[in-house]
Amino acid sequence: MSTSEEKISGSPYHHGDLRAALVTAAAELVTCCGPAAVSLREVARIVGVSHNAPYRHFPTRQALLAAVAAYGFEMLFKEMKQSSLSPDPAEHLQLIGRVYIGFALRHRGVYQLMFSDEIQKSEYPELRAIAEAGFNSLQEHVVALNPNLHGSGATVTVWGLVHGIAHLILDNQLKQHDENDPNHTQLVDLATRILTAGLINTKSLAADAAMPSGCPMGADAELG
Amino acid sequence: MSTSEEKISGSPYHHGDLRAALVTAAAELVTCCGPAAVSLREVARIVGVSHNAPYRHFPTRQALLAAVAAYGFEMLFKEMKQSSLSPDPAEHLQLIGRVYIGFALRHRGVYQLMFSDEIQKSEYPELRAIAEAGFNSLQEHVVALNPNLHGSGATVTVWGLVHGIAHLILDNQLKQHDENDPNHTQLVDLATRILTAGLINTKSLAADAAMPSGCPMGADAELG
DNA sequence: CGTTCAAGTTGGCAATGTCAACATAAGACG
DNA sequence: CGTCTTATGTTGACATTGCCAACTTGAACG
Repeated sequence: MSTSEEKISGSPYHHGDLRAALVTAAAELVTCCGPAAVSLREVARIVGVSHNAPYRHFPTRQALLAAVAAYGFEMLFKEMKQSSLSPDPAEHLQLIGRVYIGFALRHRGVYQLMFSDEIQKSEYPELRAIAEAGFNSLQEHVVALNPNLHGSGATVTVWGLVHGIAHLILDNQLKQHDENDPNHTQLVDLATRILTAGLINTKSLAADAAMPSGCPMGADAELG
Repeated sequence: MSTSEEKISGSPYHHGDLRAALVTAAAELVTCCGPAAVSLREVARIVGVSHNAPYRHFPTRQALLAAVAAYGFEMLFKEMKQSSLSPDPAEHLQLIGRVYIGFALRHRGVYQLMFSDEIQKSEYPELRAIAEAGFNSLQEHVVALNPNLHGSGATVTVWGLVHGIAHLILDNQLKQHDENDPNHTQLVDLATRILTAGLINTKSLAADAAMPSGCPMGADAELG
């Protein structure tokens, strides 16, 4: 009923679902102006509550951003799953790459936030869990392409590639491509072809075999 | 003579080489505490000048960070050049990958800054120029591996891969790897092997041929 | 009806980026 | 040698921010 966008009027207390409204407003702010533009006070202003209301739902600014990032991860992985149409593993990986880059381009700010150093992911287990699920899903497709690559190293390689390209694109680091290939589909197709060719032609490698299988993400690092 | 670290004493005006001192102090701060910890006032405090002195040398905080990033790019490319030892192109690319990741690990904060969204690279042409040189250097090695890949797409792929992996590592996104492979050399070796296998086995592709050769980076985007 | 307590409110603090106005010292010019 | 200019620092101020503390409200429950 309520727009969840602004407090219509009602009583000044008990907003209704302030938490969701904050996340939504923050997500829009991130989308339009980037992660740096998100301040708790501005978000509160947009939603129409006092500058300290958000603290009832998020202990810190970073926690709000983490919620937005989690929302972004969910969107991304949902899109990736919905693209699971092709029976050919190589083609499938290419599709996933396109979806990944497409998401990064369409949700530029949110994507930047998801991998921004403004969020210490180790402190937000929900983030870790979501990313873990995505990683495992990706690993299935890698193994489908080449059963020898059952270690996590190959999957990290795939993820690293699309992630790195997405980052370079969003950083405006690639200029001439923008002109000839605005959606970067040609670039992504080339990259995924190169990679799948490499994956197929790679026998079980010591380096990969030495890695534990399963998702390597997230657990608290306890480096000495 | 002066430590370039702090103002020894002398007259309260005319520091000597404040600009360099600011960059140095900022770089150390970035190295130890991350890009977010760098405030102009803190840097000024470290150097021993008033909170507004930096504005005589940098019009904005971002400009100071850009200078630190430029310093970082120079270091990185210098390391990459110094590692140009192997005559075998594939081995060479592997070396470059190791150097790249090694740099990211050793200069974590600076590396994060170099690709942080806190710096709008399009506004700092010096950054563009330095990155351009590095890209071109990398492209030479890619072409040496497979002359068919003379377009920029393959080079972007290589860069994207190492960059993406570096990013994932620095984000603490890879956990179990940290234990078995603290320097991530095994991971990098596997990734570069997969990639070089793909590069070698990739004939001239329409997608790559369609790309203009030369560096695609940096020029101001004038998207409609 | 009275209590409790989550959910919002006002007020305040220290820190930051940046603007404006002022001060100084080092070198140019008479 | 004396003055003037100006690059370089300085002090002061303002709006904004994250976050803490103390107060208020109103809905749910006995």
